[in-house]
Amino acid sequence: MNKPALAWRRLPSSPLTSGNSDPATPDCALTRKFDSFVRLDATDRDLLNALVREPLLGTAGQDLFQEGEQAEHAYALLDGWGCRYKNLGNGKRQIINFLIPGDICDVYAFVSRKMDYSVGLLTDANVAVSSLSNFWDLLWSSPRIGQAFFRSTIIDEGILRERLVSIARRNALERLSHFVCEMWARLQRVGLTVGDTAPFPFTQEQIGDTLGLTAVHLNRTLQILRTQGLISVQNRTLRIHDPKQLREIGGFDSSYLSIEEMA
Amino acid sequence: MNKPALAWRRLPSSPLTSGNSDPATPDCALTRKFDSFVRLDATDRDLLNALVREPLLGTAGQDLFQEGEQAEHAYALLDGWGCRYKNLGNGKRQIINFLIPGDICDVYAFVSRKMDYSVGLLTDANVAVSSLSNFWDLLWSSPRIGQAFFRSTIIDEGILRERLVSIARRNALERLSHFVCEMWARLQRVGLTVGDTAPFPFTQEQIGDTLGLTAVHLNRTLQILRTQGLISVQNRTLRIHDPKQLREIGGFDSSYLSIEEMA
DNA sequence: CGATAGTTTGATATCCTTCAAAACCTGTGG
DNA sequence: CCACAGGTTTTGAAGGATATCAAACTATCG
Repeated sequence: MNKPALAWRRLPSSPLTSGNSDPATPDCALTRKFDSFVRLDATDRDLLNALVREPLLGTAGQDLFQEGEQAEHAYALLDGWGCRYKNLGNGKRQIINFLIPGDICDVYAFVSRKMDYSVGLLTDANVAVSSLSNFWDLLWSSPRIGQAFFRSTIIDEGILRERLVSIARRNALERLSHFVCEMWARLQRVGLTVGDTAPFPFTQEQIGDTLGLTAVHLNRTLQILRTQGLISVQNRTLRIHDPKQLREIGGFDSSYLSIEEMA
Repeated sequence: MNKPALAWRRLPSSPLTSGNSDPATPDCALTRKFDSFVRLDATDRDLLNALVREPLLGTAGQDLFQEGEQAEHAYALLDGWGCRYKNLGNGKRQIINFLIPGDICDVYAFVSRKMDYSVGLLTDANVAVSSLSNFWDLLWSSPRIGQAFFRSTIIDEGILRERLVSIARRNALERLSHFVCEMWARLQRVGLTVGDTAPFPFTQEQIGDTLGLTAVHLNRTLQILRTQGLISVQNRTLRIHDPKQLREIGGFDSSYLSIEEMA
């Protein structure tokens, strides 16, 4: 999570947009996510998809920015995975949240400019980059886009609260179950689930770092879910065999992720 | 934290504003807090202070609203203390964050309307209440007020992140130390610290519920800080004897609370 | 095919919880 | 002013969940 610096190559052409079936209008993950919050019209989609035109290719292990830096750009993941994280003095690390395709990396930047966390890439990734002011303009270019953005930040905060509850009050098995349910729901929103499978590129250490558990203990806990026949993980792909029981164990209630339609 | 319903009495006159020395312009806690983010002018202050005119008096143990409810009002604490919290199925409770004078209770409401947490009062409290739309208008009535509001929500999110790190990665002693430092810094911002003392109306169980610890274990941990001569608590008042060592133990770095001036 | 990162297993230590009871406050009514 | 009730703090003893340390095993990729 700390390669030397941001040495990005510009993609020459046709960025990979993943998980979308319609070849005529290949919405990027950000567009898909926003659209799931607020029905967008064609103009909105074009405005958002324009972000994709010149994505930068980041590589696994690279940081988009680090704690303490001044924010200068807005980043959104188009494909690929990342995480917000903090390093503690004693060498420990806490992952605040994973970032999946469609996620915006640094809302915080819009006000503070000085980041209190880092964002790193877990995989190679296409990243939409734009100046803060351009992104700001985009948000105000349409009321629907602005609303969708606002909702996505609100949901991020809800995810944070729910994670806090998980870590503070649930044991390892409950935590992990809840986490799997949450990732599933988030991936579904951007159309990345296929049947009962979903991409799952995390190492066990990374999952441990988000759930406040040791990699060792996470491993043992994962084995329980596997031997109980609830999930399986192969080839960086998650398969959920018994979603109902998984939700039950984790005490998962998806309402914090999917905001009701506004009155 | 679950009294029957909101049965509020309207205060007939002159609400208590606490902690302010200037009798000519008695800024409410919200005004003081916003002013600490963005220097306000006289008009801004008047607009904010106008919220105080008809505060409602809530009583300790009362909920302002509960998880699952539709938000209809914006609430701000003028004096008195509260907390955001969630109840888990198994009877456990997690306090997301304490609310101190000047804090706004439900930013979330502005977008979602359906709350994913409850807000309860720890003490009797004067609460500014306003319709969502009026509050929204207030926020846009001056760029400084809007900016200050935005900053306060950003800081709230930073507090949440930092609490997550605390609970996930710090042991009881570190957690508690960090918590004390944080409360101190927040109270200082609204002018509620006096010398090396600050109000501290929490029960040990409530502190445990925010730090993910048992009341019993919190008690023992508190004793360590006391016998080491770092802090003392008497009469719902906290006294800090050795702030430096406290910060050291808790790994406390205040930068997440005090956003840099914008460029 | 060897190097490196990730996963799995085992044994032991520690921090925190749980349960239970006593001591201590604080406010209230007689 | 005292006695009493309810909530809060304190103490003790024992159990459990997770961490820590260390090593073997397994994938993956140049």
